[in-house]
Amino acid sequence: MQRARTQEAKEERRQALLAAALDEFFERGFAAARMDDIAARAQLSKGALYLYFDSKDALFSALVETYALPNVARIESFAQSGISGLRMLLRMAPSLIRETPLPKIMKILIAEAAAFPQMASAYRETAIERVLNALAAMLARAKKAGEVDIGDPALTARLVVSPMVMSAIWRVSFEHDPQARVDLDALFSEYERILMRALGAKDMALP
Amino acid sequence: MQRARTQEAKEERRQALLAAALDEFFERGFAAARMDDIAARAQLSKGALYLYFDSKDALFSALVETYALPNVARIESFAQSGISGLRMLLRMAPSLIRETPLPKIMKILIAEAAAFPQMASAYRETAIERVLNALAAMLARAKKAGEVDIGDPALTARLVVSPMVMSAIWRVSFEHDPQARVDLDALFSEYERILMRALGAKDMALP
DNA sequence: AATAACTTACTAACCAGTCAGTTATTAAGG
DNA sequence: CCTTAATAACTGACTGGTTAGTAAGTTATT
Repeated sequence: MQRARTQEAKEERRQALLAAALDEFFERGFAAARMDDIAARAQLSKGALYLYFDSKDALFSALVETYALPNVARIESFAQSGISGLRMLLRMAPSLIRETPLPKIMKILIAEAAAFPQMASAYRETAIERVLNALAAMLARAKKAGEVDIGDPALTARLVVSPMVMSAIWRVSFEHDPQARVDLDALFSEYERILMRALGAKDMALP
Repeated sequence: MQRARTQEAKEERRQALLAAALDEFFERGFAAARMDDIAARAQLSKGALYLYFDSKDALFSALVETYALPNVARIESFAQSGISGLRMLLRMAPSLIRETPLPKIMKILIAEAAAFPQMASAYRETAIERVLNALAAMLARAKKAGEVDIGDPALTARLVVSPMVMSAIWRVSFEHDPQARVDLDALFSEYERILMRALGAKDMALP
């Protein structure tokens, strides 16, 4: 097999191993996933895998760190731009759920939270709580400006993201079965209508 | 140790083993949970455990079947009694999440859905889909009666239960950390207000 | 004394992590 | 160019520890 001599080639191998680990951990769970299988999925031997990651635990931590943050920052940025940003986020939701690794990461996190509590806490603080806070701040601003009529912004933020969380989990838990398929576009367009009324939002167009 | 001679005593042992399995599977995941530990938690030896369940897989199936249905039937019954039943359900939600094994079962199911797809499908059909259908039927009736103003009842039902799903998952994933604690009573009373407006519900009192 | 619930020690299989050896790649010398 | 030596990426067989499942033996109960 061709070898990774340059720094970039090595980084590529690392990414391939992380992608392989994502799928294996997702499908089998941390305990049942085999280092041999992860390496094979990335076209390497187990020995080579250990050149890139010190242990199964280290691979797992790297995985969560690598995949969590980019998508979180993306979601956070939507919350910067007020209620219309929230509507944009709702329109992104179906593709976020269908096309990013976020649902798989969420599943892995939920599955392993009890076994790796410190990791769950870290992820909550650096990813989830950031999204919730950004959303809560946005809602608080909109409330002050009289654009929405809500109670506690922090609680409302939780309610607002719930359908995204549930849909992501639904997808990875049940959608291997075609019978369980949900029309995410229809769901989130329904949600947009319902949520705007729920927030008592003064109609701010957006097609 | 005292022995289970009668049929009832054996049933008690079985329940104790299932309760032990619930906690072990929840904490460690299916693959990492040890039959020795499950037996020990129920004050039995591993050998005795195998008198009650043929294999680790069989124990797992029995667990999901045993704990899924009773709570599901309870939730389903709320949906029988129209919008006021929905409000009752929202008021039950905090205790359902705090005091029943439902959140743990949900976590286990999500964690093992990829490894046991046929079990995930079965649970979806016999439990989750039943709740969603009952809720959708209730919403459809209310819509016809002009009590609510909504689009597709089936999609709306999904949106309605989302905060319960998210809260249950949040609890089992993050609430070992006191910092992550959420005031479920406040959350769901906020939700009740917001949801009634979201559904365009004609105010039907209920204190 | 008979029964069957239960225990414990065992085995067969599995897998994370290691390490001695192999080979692709590069570079220098002819 | 071609050969050869040096390097380091990579392989795969091995080991030590772990655990599902078993079965022969033990003991509470009637």
